[in-house]
Amino acid sequence: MKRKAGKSNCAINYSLETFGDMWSLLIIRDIILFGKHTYGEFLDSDERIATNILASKLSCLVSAEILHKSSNPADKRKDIYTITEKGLALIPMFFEMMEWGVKYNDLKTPKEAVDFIKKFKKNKIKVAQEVMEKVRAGGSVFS
Amino acid sequence: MKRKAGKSNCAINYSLETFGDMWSLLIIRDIILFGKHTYGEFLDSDERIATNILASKLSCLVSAEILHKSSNPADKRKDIYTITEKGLALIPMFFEMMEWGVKYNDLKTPKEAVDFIKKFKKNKIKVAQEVMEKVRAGGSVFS
DNA sequence: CAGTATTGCTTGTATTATGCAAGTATATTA
DNA sequence: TAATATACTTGCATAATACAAGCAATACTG
Repeated sequence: MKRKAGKSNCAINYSLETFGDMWSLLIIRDIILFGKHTYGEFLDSDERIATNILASKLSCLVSAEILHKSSNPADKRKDIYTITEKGLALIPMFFEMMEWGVKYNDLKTPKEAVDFIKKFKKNKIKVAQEVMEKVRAGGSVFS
Repeated sequence: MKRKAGKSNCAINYSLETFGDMWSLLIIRDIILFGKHTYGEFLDSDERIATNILASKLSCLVSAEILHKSSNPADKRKDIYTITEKGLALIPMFFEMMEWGVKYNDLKTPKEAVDFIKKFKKNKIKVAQEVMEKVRAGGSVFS
């Protein structure tokens, strides 16, 4: 899709222009659910993103200030990608998307994800805030 | 993006493979927010979707059972697209996406959308259910 | 009821994005 | 210091999207 931003002033359109493609959201998933934060970890997902696409998407997400890139003193090859507050603000939407996916993809979805969504549904605001805290502190949903 | 489904069993991946592209969600927006339901109405949005892409996306959404297509006795040219229960179940996610977009696109977003999201934030479950009812009954958020 | 306009597409072609394989630069380890 | 690991980039094939034009069916108009 032609990504020249500014097709309209619609809030949905803005969201879609910012993160509305498959790979961006899968990268965000890897951070929120699995606590990944290096290029190599993102590359190693079930969906098998191509190396050039990953580099391109990471760069876009950093430009959009959804991710932040910082160097890693312990290993200068492995730069660290962390999620910003703007990125963390996606969590409620992200879990709603997950809830929908679980509902209509029920049989195939891993049990841990189904269980997490059950918990989410009981108190969405609380669970979302807890996860935000956890991710801010360097953790993730499944870790 | 190569749309051959089944890259993984992840619920997020399933969601993205089903509706995770710009145009699908803008069509869903047009139905939920503006009560559009014909090809010509979808074509007439600010974002200017191409005719072939619109036809293709409508067909995908019908296949995915998010939309339902029915003929219109009053004008046999204008078939009617309505949203299914599976599509209506996207509403909570949709409003969360809108909330995020409003937050970070604040100045540009139309006032009516900003106001609606304010209302949504006060009681998300209630507003989502009310809108579902309204859309089921043939209405929309801004109508 | 014949001609014209409207509507919902399809088709053809150009452009852009994605996918894949290979290569490269820098940092770390043995 | 040689080998390995990591994070990319590059080149090329394929797929998706964009744009313009055309077409068939239906509806409206004189």
